[in-house]
Amino acid sequence: MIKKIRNMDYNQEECGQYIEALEEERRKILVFQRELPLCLDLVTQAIERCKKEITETATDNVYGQSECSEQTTGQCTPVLEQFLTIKDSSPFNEEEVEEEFEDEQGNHDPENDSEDKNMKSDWLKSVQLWNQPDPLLPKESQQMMETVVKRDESMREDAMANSGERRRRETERKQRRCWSSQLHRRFLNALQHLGGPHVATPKQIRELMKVDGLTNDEVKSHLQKYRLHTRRPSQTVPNNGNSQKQHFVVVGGLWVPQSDYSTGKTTGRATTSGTTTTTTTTTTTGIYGAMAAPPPPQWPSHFNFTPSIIVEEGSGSHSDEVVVRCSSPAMSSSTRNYYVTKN
DNA sequence: TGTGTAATAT
DNA sequence: CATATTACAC
Repeated sequence: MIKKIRNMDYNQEECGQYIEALEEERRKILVFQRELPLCLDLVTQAIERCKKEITETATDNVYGQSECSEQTTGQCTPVLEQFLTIKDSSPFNEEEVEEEFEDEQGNHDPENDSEDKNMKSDWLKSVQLWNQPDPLLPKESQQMMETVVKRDESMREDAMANSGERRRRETERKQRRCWSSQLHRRFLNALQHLGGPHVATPKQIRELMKVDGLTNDEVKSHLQKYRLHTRRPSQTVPNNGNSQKQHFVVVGGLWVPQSDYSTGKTTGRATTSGTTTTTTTTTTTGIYGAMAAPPPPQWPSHFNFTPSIIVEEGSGSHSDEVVVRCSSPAMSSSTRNYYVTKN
């Protein structure tokens, strides 16, 4: 894609220009939202970050840079870099880039965060993708879930007392598959390659995703949900409370808040100031869509581009194995405790 | 056989 | 209530 602008010094002015350029870029991409939702988002986020940085530096920020502080490797690469480096994956490319960064923003002060609701932080950090007693489970991931399922198919042919009903044989309900952010990401990726949720068909998606244990039905189901959520939010905004005129536009099935994030606001502003007026982005809907601005209020924030440490050690190799069964009911509510992938 | 959608389970 | 699985109709 176009987006060659890449190396540039991090000066304010340049940054300013850069932002402009980015914004223009964004406008262009906007047209192709459907095909390049990811791209759009990346640019958008880049803009945001950039602005933030400017403001911060300008104001001589008080708190050491809050969120962009790289806990990662220590080198503070300008956020921009991160976005820019991502190569856009063109439709059919054997190897995709994915696996980029998962979030895992370790810890930040418990309270305080206030309502920056964007907080891309919490959520369950990445999470293992799929548990299942597989040997392939990398070291981490055990810990709390030893209780896991074990009974799985252990029983089966043995007559075992049988007798009784208990498990409806064959028809046992499958274990729920958890769509981890990575999985979802692949899903979206495939989706966009195929041209949107409404044209993509489960099978194609599944094939494109190339995820090992994924079945058609699962994809189908996920697709269904996705489509559901991407429909028009609802006219009668039951919402209320604050009538915010936030329009969401559905473009090609991926929707995006129309208001741009680019204008004023510069995010930041941590000065307490309670006023919850802020955004709120009408929870309800949003989430699914393209990873537009606000981090999903309720979904496992996929698309959180946070610096983060990549937990994946190996670099590619047999990348995927993105699948993981989620057996433990645990996860869902465990927003607070993340599994530490590696400590 | 694969897809879309509703019903149902968790 | 949201998400995932199963059932059912094309």
